[in-house]
Amino acid sequence: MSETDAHYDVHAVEEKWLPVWERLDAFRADDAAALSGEREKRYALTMFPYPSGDLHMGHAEVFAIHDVLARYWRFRGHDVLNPMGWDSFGLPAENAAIRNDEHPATYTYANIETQFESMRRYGVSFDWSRRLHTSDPEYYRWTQWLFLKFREQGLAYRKNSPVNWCPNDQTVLANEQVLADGTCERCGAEVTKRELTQWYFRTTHYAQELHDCLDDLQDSWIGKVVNAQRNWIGRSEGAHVSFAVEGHDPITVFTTRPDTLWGATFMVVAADAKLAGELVTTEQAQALEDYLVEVRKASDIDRLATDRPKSGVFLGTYAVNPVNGERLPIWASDYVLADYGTGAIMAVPAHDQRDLDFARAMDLPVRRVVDTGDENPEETGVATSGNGTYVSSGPLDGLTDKAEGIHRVIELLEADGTGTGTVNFRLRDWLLSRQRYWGAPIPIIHCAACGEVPVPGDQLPVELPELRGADLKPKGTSPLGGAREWVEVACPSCGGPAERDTDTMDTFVDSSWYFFRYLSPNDATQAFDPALAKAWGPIDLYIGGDEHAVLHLLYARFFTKVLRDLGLIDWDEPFSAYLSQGKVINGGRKMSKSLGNGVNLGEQLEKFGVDAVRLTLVFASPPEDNIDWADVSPSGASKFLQRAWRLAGDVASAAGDDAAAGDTALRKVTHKTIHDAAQLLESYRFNVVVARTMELVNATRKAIDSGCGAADPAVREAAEAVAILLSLVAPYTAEEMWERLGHQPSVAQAAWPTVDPALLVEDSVTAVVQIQGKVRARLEVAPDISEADLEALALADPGVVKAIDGRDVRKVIVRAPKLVNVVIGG
RNA sequence: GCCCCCGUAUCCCAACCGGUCAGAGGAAGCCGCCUUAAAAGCGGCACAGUGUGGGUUCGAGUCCCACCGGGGGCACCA
Repeated sequence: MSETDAHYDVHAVEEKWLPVWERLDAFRADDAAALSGEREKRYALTMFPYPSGDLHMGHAEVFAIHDVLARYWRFRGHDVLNPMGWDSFGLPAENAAIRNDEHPATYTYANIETQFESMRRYGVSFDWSRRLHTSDPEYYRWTQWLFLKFREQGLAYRKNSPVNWCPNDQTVLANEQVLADGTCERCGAEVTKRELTQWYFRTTHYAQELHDCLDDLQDSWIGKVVNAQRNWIGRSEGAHVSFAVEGHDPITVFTTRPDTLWGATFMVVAADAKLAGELVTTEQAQALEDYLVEVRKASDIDRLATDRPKSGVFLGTYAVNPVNGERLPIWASDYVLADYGTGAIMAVPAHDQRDLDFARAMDLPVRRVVDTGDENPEETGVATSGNGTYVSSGPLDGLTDKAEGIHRVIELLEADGTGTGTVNFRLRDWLLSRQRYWGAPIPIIHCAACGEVPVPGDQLPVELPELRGADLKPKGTSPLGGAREWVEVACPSCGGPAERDTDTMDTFVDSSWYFFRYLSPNDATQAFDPALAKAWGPIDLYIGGDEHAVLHLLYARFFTKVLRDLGLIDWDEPFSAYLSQGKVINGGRKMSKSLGNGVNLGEQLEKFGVDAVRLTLVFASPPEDNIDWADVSPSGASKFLQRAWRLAGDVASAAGDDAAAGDTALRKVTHKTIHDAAQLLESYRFNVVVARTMELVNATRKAIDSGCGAADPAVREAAEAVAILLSLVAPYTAEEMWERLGHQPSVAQAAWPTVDPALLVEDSVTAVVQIQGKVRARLEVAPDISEADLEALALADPGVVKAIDGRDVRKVIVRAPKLVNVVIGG
């Protein structure tokens, strides 16, 4: 090998192949084939980026992983839809526009171009003819159209309610956008509450289905995401029980333990619920008022502490226990939440820790009705909630099974009309309006005479007015309100003076349906073509980050169900499989400016080239694991790529030579590798595919240097297989190899090699003979040896005979052709 | 507190339905060959008994239980 032959120039190779791929247009999805069903379709999707600056390591990882499968599917002859676009509405652009006295579009579209160039160079096999941006009027026209469709169905509505308010971003937030520690998902500021009239999507209408369908996704979605959604939806089974109240309408409570009804000794309503004010007696009104002042002073952070002492106030009113007619005092407390269940509970202190804490603080009675064998809660202060024998519980007495107890009580309550079995959800409706500029305007006109009037379809899109710089400054209400000539319109219904809704939609609305728009991104007549949705949907694999486990993924599932019920699609779930990619970290820590441990993608690409970076990211670990950049070796990846490339140069047989005449040992490695790679790819074990490709490179190198030699056609076969496998991860190197091997571009258009089953069969396998589980002998046997033959052979082996040493053979376990285990008597 | 996931060589990771006294691949390390030398390349060496303790089984990294450690979700949700 000559000196000049030892390396190739990665950047020159990148320059060389990009125009070739574009000319070949090899990654365009074929709608006609999908519609006719002549080829099996595959829809590959990766979460589209927000255009903030250039791409970073995280993008590089997810695109690399994603592209492996998209390319593999194409090799297998599938019709592959692999689109990309930008989630281009959102606050960073708006904030930048305020700082620089610009229009958000300037920043947004400049970044999109930067990211597009980077993606292009990164060599991902996207179908760029379907590129979209959610901030284009042609896109958000249909976001608005969908909003109106939802509203027609009663799934979008406005209500006044306490809402989450981000004081930094100066806008409301959905529950999903407030983190567990009470901070804003986007900016980290501490979220406060405000009472406002806002638009909502009725996600709760689909709570049951969103929950139930998770069972079907259990195996094909990564487990933690399913778990997170299940917890977020928070389904709990129980009963609504109605309690008569002296001098008032009855109140209904939700309980998961109706079987402990006989142990109820008081009632509690949420102090801040309207109900508390209605139930309080005039004598107690002042006490409640004082308590409410107290409660409102407590910050959200205080509320999050679960161990703070219970507080509350007696309302002076009594309810009646429907099962035994007992009088129960009604209290108000902040440990009961106004917006969960009915905002009121029956308190069973013996069997609920919170109720017990309250009872002890307020000196209320505790009555045990389930004897679990534990100490009496009244004395220990520890409530019991397990199975036990019911006592003092009328018809339940003597029963020992909780499920049965619950079931019986519900029957009883239903029989006399005081309660019903029911299911309650933690999930709330999705608050979708935002008081910021750079989003899709809500297409509603408010008219004094007609109320809320939808903007007529032929007037969509409602385009954003031209605002820039200081006009966009957040002031607690939408900046759109400042554009008076935009706001003031004639009512579409009566023609009188009216005003546009000035809020914009949460950008999660835009991203809840973008994968439908990819189907017909240029369709000016509809959001998407239902025929294409039927042909292409659902998405075969979706890849994205864990941070969207209950945000985007839940919203997209909700949208899908609504679109199905609108008759636009015929499938229930958008993402048949979901894989979350880990993060790229550095030195055990998240990359950040303050730590100074950031790794710049552009610099890595400059230094090692696209292929080496992609290979490093795919090879580092299973896709869902984090990658610590300090643990991986892009230079090692470069070396491997050069090694593989040299293989192609060393091949000395001619293209088209019959591999069947080649070295069988190497051919077996090649065919086994291809066979295994397919299985590994199907189960997303991409790092192992790379390892197996490395193995094949090693085997081929050995064959050239000290085996069958470079002229053996088996070497060509192996090198071609390497090129094809490598093209999944390192497309540039693979093209170079393919060309060196004397083929026309592009390797992306090559066929997946056909595996010869005969080459997968071993001539002989090693069978081990164990005595008491310890290996005592190895036998070379035919792979199709029968169990009886193998047993006979094993027992005849001199070593085995010696090891048995005349002891009783109690049992012989035979797993032909690999193993015999002899169990001998003591 | 409830729910989910994960603990394999110095490090990143393999190990199909439980089955060859755990090893495919890589990184770092050490030693050779090549070289005037270095890099690159080639070849080789070494390194754990699978977090801990029980159990099931002829046989456990793999299944079950408990505990420890790490990560994540939910959480005064009735």
